[in-house]
Amino acid sequence: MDRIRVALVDDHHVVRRGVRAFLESFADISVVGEAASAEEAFEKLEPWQADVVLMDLLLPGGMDGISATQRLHELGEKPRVVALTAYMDDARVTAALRAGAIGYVRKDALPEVLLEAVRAAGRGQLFLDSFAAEAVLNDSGVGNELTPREREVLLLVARGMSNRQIADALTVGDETVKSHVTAVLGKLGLSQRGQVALWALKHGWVGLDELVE
Amino acid sequence: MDRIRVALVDDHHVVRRGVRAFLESFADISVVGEAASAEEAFEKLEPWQADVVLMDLLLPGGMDGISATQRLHELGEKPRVVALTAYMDDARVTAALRAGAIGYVRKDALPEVLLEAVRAAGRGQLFLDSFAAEAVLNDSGVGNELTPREREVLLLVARGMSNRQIADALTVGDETVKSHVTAVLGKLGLSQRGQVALWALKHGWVGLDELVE
DNA sequence: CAGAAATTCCCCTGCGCGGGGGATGTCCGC
DNA sequence: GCGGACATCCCCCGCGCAGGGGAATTTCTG
Repeated sequence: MDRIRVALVDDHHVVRRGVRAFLESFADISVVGEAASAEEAFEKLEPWQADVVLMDLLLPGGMDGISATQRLHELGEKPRVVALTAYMDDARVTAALRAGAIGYVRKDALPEVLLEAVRAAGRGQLFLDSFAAEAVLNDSGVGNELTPREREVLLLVARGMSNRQIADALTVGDETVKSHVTAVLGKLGLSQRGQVALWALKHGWVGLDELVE
Repeated sequence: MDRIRVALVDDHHVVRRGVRAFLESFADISVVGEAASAEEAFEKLEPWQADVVLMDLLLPGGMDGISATQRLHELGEKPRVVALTAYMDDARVTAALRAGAIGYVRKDALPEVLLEAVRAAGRGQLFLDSFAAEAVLNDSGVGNELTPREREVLLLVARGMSNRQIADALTVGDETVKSHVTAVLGKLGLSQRGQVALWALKHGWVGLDELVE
């Protein structure tokens, strides 16, 4: 049987080299390439001919790991995506799976779990580590009950804009914005707009870089 | 010459295993232990007899990497600490160095840079990657012009507490808290208390876990 | 078509908070 | 001792915003 061709997408060079060293110590796995960003991954996709892409969801640059997973999934059967991420939050797990990831492993999982996930992905089988599996159960689709307009408002609120500023940005009345904000706070179970930024951060709606400066 | 005894402290098991695999491929380095938290590291400190501790600054649990570095440094000459962290922000670099770290490497640096940092630390020499060196220059000591009391207030504001709640927590009047908050906002160049949480997060004063839930 | 959902706008109330003053007492260092 | 930093508390003003109503419009869906 041919070896599983794995490509690594992670912005941390040290982590890539480390994971490569780990995975290549197994005879049935071959690491065929690395990329530090989603954009770089798509450039190198052709020569890789990878069976499995090990994708960090927290990526710098324009495209995050979820979007990249989505696009890879739309390309067809291969490569299959295994999400590898530091932080575990229920929403991100389900988001990754919705985007077409076939596996999900935390960076603090046992390395053997990662190995198993890669092998499962090579066989086309779903694999979630225990935390991810639990997350799927826990996740009540947080944020998904928001309407499109409410999501827009959410992002602007998270950026620290006032109702008036949001109203101008969306060219609607500030009373309208107030309605949306109230709806968002209610659906998210928050009581102050200041918490919205942290909520958005924790649930992967925005990155820290987008919020500060 | 004896091999450099290195211990790894990082909450991501996959990363630990990977870095271990990478470092152990060099004959002059021996990885003598691993820990997933600062607390675990101090428990295992004795048997390790490590020359160098490779420390992730972003650690779960009660003690973060900065505090752990500080305590290790107070123990004496060894082990020396090399900080290894994902995010680069000027304040965190200088905080780590003030705490006694002898090296600083980003996870997205070339693995060879990490190798060089470990070897330099083994010789007792300072080593910063290019980004860290730049950070030292850039850092104007952000947040250091705050008084102790203002720092206390800062942390509570970041946690989303109201002036009244903070006043109760510190057993002072709410007018007093208002004065401190105003001072903090002024010194930090912010205009809304909601931005304080993000500022604190970005500059390493608190972790995301401490802020949400 | 009928109903639901989404979006828009409006009224009112009360509190939190940012910005502007200032005052008092303590402690430390020059 | 005298200045300066720090911490504490006080007053005023005005805006922003959460929470409570309601209502009109369009758009989607059954």
